Amino acid sequence: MAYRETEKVRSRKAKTFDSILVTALYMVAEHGFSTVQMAELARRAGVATGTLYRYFPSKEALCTEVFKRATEVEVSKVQQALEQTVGHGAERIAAALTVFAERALRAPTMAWALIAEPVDPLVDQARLDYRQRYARLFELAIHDGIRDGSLPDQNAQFASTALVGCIAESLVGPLAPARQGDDVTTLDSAHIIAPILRFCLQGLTASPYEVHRHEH
Amino acid sequence: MAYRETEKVRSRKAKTFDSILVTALYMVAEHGFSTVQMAELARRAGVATGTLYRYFPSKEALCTEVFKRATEVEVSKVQQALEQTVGHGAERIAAALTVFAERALRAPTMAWALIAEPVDPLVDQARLDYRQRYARLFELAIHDGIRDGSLPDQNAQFASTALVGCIAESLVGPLAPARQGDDVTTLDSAHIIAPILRFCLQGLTASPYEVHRHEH
Amino acid sequence: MAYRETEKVRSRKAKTFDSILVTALYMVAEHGFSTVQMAELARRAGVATGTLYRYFPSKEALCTEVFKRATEVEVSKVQQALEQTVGHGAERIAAALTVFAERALRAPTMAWALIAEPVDPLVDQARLDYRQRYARLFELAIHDGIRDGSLPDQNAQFASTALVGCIAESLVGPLAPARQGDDVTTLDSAHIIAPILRFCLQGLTASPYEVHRHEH
Amino acid sequence: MAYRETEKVRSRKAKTFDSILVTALYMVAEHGFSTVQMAELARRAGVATGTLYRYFPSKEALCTEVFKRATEVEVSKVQQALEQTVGHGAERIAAALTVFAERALRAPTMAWALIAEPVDPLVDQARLDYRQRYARLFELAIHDGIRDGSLPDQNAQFASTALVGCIAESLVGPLAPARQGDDVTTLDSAHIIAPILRFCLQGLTASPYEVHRHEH
DNA sequence: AATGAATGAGACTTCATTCAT
DNA sequence: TATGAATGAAGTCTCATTCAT
Repeated sequence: MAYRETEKVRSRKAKTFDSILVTALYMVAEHGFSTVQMAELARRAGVATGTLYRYFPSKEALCTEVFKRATEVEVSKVQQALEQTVGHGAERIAAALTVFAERALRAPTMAWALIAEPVDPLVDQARLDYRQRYARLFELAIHDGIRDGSLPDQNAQFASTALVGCIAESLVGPLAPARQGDDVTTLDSAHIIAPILRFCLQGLTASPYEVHRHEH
Repeated sequence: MAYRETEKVRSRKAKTFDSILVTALYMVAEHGFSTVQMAELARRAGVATGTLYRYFPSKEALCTEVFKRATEVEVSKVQQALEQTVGHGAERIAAALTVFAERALRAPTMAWALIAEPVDPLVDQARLDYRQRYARLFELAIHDGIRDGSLPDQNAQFASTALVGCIAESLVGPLAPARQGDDVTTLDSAHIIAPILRFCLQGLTASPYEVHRHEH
Repeated sequence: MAYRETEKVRSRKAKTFDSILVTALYMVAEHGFSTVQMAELARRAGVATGTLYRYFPSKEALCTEVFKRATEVEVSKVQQALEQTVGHGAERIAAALTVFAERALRAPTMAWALIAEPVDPLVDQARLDYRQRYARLFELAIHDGIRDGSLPDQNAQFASTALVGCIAESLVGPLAPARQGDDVTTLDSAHIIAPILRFCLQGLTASPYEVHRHEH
Repeated sequence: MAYRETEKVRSRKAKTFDSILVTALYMVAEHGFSTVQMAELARRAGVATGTLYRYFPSKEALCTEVFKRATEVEVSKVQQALEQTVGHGAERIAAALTVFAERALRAPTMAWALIAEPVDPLVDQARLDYRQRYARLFELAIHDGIRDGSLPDQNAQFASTALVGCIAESLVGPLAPARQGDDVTTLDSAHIIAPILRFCLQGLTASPYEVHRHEH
């Protein structure tokens, strides 16, 4: 007699929640966050607009959740690459960076949305949080590298942050696109990943004294 | 005297026209077409919103003009690569494809805007037109290749269209990814350009009878 | 040739601005802030909804302006009463309090809107600001009263703040309406203004030592 | 047994009914009818939103019931004043009017909600009905006054209606102030109740020939 | 009978476009 | 011709009401 949230209801709610999130994920993958419209999302997810607001307090919150889901996958791929690659620290870091870059270049719209698209403050905050997540993963690997001798002793926390900034901004950096005065059109480049890798690993391994050596 | 006055006016108008177009170009390069707002564009170009409509009948038309200007540069770069590369037809085509891809990957926001961003129908039509422009350039080069023996005899018109579709969609295809049903997250890849090149050139050179050979 | 904001345009804009503000003022006077709807306001003011947003950044800002205009009138009435009443300080303060209360009771909806209606944060901030305005006016009058001997020596700043709180909350206080547990319906009272005046003036004149005297 | 069960159920239902109504009453007393929201009301009453609709067909009907409960109390207070005041008819009417006005001024939010707040048509209809209730009470007292000589002979039905209109509109009239064209801000007044009383009693006692006397 | 998830009309706000100056 | 104030369709979000459980 009294109402009980049956298993059926719970399951339906979970399904609706996922349906909204997955549909939104596809929309972001198609065109980025800016083209996600609540009415259209509701239509595609097969619910009313009001329903969206039963599951998420705002569009911003919904997009933040989409961002987290998508980024969580990327983080875990990087983590996998770090853990499962056979080799010493430097090699494992190289593999992880490569995985990150390749996945980004393979799905550039999604990557652009996750890394560079202008977004609401809440989503931007999530970006910062995930940068830290990446940094911690790299930090551990750098410590391993120092222990196994593949990397010189260094401040791993600083280095890991630098790595994250380097890989993200290298993919995004060229995105950071054309301020007034630049030549928008004259852009030439070699391959993307190789130089990034080279720069990152050189940054990790070229310890100060090595730099000095080169001054001779 | 009347003529001189007209000259002055004409020059001033050309200047305003260019100012609007260049300012819009920067805005597209920054965030894509979707973030171009007429009021903001007018402000940055130093004119009134009404003035924009003296030079362009609509935002759509203005964006189309911006698209054409930007794409024209890319076309000419490809054309240069085709004309100035030393070597036979296949090599020149490879160089042109590389130039196209490298430039796109170097300025992904602009590339995404030109190739993949959802845009108004008029701009989309311009996209189709430019695909033909690219195709004609490649068509000539394929004919050269056939003549110099670097490419087997084939339908150059068809092949050139295929080339354009291949390079564009290879860069964009993963961009407009994630149709309902795909696995958005499981995307692994090797480098971007190399496999594209391999595929395109194999497509141009692997003539039917060669295919038959492999059947043995 | 070049556009100039003519006197005509400037005048029309001022008219539109005033029309919006005055129309909103009437709507507040009719039903309070909560029933002001932008579409209806635009209709009554004879403009498009978008026009409202050319003159005010938001409904909240518009309501704040309405609040300020209406309250400014009340402040000036109180100021007049303080300045123009013949008599010593205490009498002038009594006159000012009476003017304030009478005007409030004469237009209770407006008074309720200005003093007690739940409103947006920006309007609430304006309320605080105006309380200070009132307090400063009373502060000067209290100083006068001390000088002319009609009031005992006291901290005028504190006293003026107390006065404002007293008069506002006395009119509102009974408004502060019925928390769970109170008897909502059993409310009896004598006249409104007389007891408020008595309390306020007693507060200003009954200095500590007088209080002690009564203890004998 | 079946009967007993029904009794229990009936009692529980009555309790829920009352709980909803009392909770709503508090909400009206806090901020008026416009801020009553069904979801919030359900939460505070400890039931589900759907339950509200088992007891009331609509928000409008619920608010009407709240209105009736609250107004019923006021009517009975006026009735008490009429019945329990010692004195002749005119005095008893004066006492009743005073009670009504004092109670209203003591709880202005509630009074405003009951008398002047813009409400749904159904609630407005209830307002009209209660005006008649008040009028009948006054009508009886007027008859008494005529009998005991404290009031001149007159059409009691007409006079009672006038009384109700007078007291209500005197409190509210300035409330629903400010029609387009009025001076919203220039409102001065003496005490509220005294002049209302004077006007009402003068209306009841100043018979036509008395009016003629003043013409001398 | 009670529950609360779902609905969708309507509120506030933005921005491409028009037009009197 | 250039201007920018004015317009109103379309977007996000709220809340009274419905209905499967």
